[in-house]
Amino acid sequence: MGNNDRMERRERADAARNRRAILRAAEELLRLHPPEQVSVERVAVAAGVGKGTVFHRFGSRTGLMRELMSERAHELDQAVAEGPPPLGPGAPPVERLVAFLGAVAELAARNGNLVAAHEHAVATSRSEPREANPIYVGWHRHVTALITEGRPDVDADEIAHLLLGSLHMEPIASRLRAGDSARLARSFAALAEGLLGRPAP
Amino acid sequence: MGNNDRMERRERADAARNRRAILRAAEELLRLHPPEQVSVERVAVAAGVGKGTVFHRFGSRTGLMRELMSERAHELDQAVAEGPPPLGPGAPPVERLVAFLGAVAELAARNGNLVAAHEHAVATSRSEPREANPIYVGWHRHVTALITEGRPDVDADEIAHLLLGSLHMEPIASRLRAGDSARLARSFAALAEGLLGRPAP
DNA sequence: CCATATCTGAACCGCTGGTCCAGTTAATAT
DNA sequence: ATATTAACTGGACCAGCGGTTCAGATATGG
Repeated sequence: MGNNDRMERRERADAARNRRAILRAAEELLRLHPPEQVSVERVAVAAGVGKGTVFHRFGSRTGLMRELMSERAHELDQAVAEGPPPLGPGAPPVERLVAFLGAVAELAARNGNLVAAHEHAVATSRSEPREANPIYVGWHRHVTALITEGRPDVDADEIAHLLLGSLHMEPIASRLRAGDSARLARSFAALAEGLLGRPAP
Repeated sequence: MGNNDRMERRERADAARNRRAILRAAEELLRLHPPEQVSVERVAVAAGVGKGTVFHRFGSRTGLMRELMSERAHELDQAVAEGPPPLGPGAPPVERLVAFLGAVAELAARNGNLVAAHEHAVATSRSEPREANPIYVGWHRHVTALITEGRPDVDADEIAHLLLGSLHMEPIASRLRAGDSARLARSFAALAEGLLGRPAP
């Protein structure tokens, strides 16, 4: 299954190989250097391709970083949609919210500079107007829904932005980079439980 | 009082005039354009001085933005330290926290792109290592103290970063720029009251 | 009115994200 | 096999950035 009727328009083999090489190179460089030192040029050199190829494939520096983030976020999205509680459906909203925020913190911690790099890419982009990051949009929608479910009287949309925004705060991000996601997770839990009410003891 | 014994080393008259012109020009440009379009060069042209002068006076783009922020934040700092409650000392921690966060939101709203511009300056700075913004440090210390006072059992330091981080979130910041600080203030209040407990009815 | 330390600003630097396009190459039809 | 063709490639190129430099202008103290 999954065979296209019109098998045309597939990605060419060399293009696919180069795309993987570029993503791997970017990954590696971000693991070793802060985002502002990882220029598109350096990624291209490390991947063994020309700079034009990177832009042809990903459109912009921002596009590259977004692709990298999507790769990492996919697993979490699936666990939320169809996995077991409390991350997946079935648990009360407070518990799902605490579990989800904890998972996001852990994901951010495991991926070091990536979140900061995407941020940096958006901040320095020269040509893109104001593109919303689809991963962030998905996370925000999920958090908003859980808050609304538990506390219909508050501004869930705004509070969801507020909570998720902590990933972009430098003091918190640097702790995440050092591998400590537990501290952020605990604070998420304190706020979520204060807002939605502690789950029945 | 306040007169220096050695009145030497005063700022030269033309230098002072130019400094004011630069700050005013930056202010004006930030009111009309997003931060990434307000380059140091453009500020210099608008102020009628050379680019070198701007750097001589403020050290870097980041230094310029920090100076601008300090100007605006000074008034709030004073109200917190010695003004009437609930902003100043005397009220219970919850009320002081809600009042302070509301004031910060309003300040951010009134100053449009400034917060984002400072953020942008730090993100794109080429020469500065990692300088902490003294205004932010002060705000963070205040929020941390208030949280600790009301809830000694939580990680006040982390939660303070989390709350203040919302100012850097693009979706929230754009609403602030449009003048709506009330929405953020209400969400701050919901979280603060959830955390510290609603003030006695 | 002079001496001089400070201030000024245009030219300059290295580097960035992004564009361009002539030439190469993989996939398909014959 | 070979021809056809559309997609891919990559290095030269660009405008713009933050930041540095330093010879000349200028305010100020004596």
